[in-house]
Amino acid sequence: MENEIKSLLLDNAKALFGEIIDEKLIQFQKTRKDVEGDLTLVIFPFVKMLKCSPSEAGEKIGVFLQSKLDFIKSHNVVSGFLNFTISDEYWLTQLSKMNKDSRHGYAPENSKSTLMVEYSSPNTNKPLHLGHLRNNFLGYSVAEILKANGHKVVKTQIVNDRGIHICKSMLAWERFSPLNSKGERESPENTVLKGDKLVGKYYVEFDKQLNKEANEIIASWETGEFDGFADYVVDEFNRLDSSKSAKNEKSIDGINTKIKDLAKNETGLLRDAKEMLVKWEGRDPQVYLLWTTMNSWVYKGFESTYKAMGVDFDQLYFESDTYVVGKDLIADGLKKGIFFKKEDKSVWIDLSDEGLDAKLVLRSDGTAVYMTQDLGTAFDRYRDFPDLNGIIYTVGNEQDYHFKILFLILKKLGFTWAENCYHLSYGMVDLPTGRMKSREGTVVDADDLMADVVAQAKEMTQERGHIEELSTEDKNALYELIGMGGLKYYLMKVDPKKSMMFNPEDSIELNGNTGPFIQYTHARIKSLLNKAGSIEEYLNVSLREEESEIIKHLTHFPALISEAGKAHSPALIANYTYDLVKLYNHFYQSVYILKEENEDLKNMRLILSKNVAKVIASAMSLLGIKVPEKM
RNA sequence: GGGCUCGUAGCUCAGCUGGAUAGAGCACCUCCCUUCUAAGGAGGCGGUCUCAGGUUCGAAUCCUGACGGGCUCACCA
Repeated sequence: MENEIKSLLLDNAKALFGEIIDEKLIQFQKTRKDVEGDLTLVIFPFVKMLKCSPSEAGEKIGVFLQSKLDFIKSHNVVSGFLNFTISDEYWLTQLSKMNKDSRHGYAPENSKSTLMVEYSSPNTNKPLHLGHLRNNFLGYSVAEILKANGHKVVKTQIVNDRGIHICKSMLAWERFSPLNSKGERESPENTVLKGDKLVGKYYVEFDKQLNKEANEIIASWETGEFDGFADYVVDEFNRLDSSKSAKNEKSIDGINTKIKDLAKNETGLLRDAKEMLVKWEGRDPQVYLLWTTMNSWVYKGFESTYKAMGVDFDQLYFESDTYVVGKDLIADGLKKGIFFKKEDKSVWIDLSDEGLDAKLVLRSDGTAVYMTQDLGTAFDRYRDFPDLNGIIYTVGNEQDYHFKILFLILKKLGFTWAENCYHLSYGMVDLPTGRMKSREGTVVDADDLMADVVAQAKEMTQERGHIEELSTEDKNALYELIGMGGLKYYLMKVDPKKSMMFNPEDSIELNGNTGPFIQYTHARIKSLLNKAGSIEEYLNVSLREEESEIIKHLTHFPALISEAGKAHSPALIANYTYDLVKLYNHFYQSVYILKEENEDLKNMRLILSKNVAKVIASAMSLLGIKVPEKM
């Protein structure tokens, strides 16, 4: 519709305006609610070349277009805006087209390039929390949206399974786990803890013990006891300690932190952890066995969490594999002069011509840093999928700088595909009490939250009592569908780029702009359609405004999917669906559908309802949200 | 301190490639179930779009500055 008007104006620009016009001058917008019409053209851009008032210009263009296009029933001009009213026939044709198209809104499958979407990418020491939920839901949804746009999509993640932090939890478990009557240490089999929770517990335990030991060291230093410590450590302590005098409270805190770090470095515990890392890199059999055992616990625990989330992956990557690839890349780039080596043998890249500092890519002891493995991972992925046309990294915005540099280095290494890498940078999820902090115990656990939300859905659904006839199994499935739908919608209706507030108190809300509200409308339509049985053809109907508004909105669905894909934004899908549901509910309460006596009208309204349900289901599936037949 | 980013109703958020009188939900107040699912609908209350300049026919939207919040600038990940 817009396109037809646009090309007509472009083709006849000479006759209408006396000159060729730029396509950008043709601006459409939604017609205001209080003005008659379905589509509005902004007239201001044409006023100058027509040398007349906006209303005269609008009238001239309006008359011209209406004479050429039969879908324009009438037009009016209000203060510089040309409003068209579109004929019922046009809308009815649109409705019947989409009714025949089971994939309304979707581009043909695999009609576009292959993309990879990375999301989740957990640290194996930390059970998944609320922040990961936003990440997983977003990543999964963006992947689905890109598929709907015709892309072939590979869902992936990079598992953060190596490094000193992993050794910390291994060491803590070996050293601090109590033994049971059979002489076994704690495991998922002999405790009630999920594997990821168990490992996470020992990661925390390591930190606790480390602090304890560091405090003991500081206490001895403070009494002047320095036996067994290197001279530079003692000097550093004395320097820091004496600099405390004559300072304000804040800088004293900073100095104390430095002293703490100094002492931590001197603990036997940390030394042993580092030793373990060296052994791990040397593939020491005993350490390797411990590593694979504890990792398998974590994966099993994560698996059940992913299942509850309803997300999946096509291909996994492990840092324990890709850091080696990264090291090779760096050795190679070093030869080519892209990187440089300092005296201490650490390897860097100079980014000063980009206005940035130099960045470390390999430690002086030759071990890998975060950047090293990310370079390797990207390279690995393009090697595995030669037709890959881009990677979308779903990672929080605290890593904006990291990704800027990662893409820059890949470019400098000569990988042309680096230009197609995109950081889907999303904002933090804050609690009413502020940011989640593990040390303060304010982290909202993913498993707990999901269980909670499903339990609340159960309670609230039972209160309504709409579904007594369902089997227990179906009821449970419904509670999960509603609870998870509410949670997912809550986390995805906000623009991904923005940080958002999560209030656990009303994490599952049923009214207003929520998942269950949308699900409810779907269920209501389904119930209507079931009662109606088969739907007959209809003829000669005229539309109410409520009806043409809905068809107009449904017609926009294909463009919406395209926009959401370009913007990598599930929020656009969520808001669109909410608007659709509001339009439908308004319609539902203003007319009879099943009880309508005019058969043609009744059938048209049923077809309309059916297509609303279809689009709701499609849109929600793009968000990873299921919709019920009954609720 | 440098860089990035955000600031819209009491709260949570839309709107931002410049366009008409800035929109929703929650909360609060009225109404509507002998209508097909009231997890619904209709209405009311609520705004100096942080502030100050600028660009122009027109600015919540673009530019500059100030103020306030967040992130980041590790041989951490």
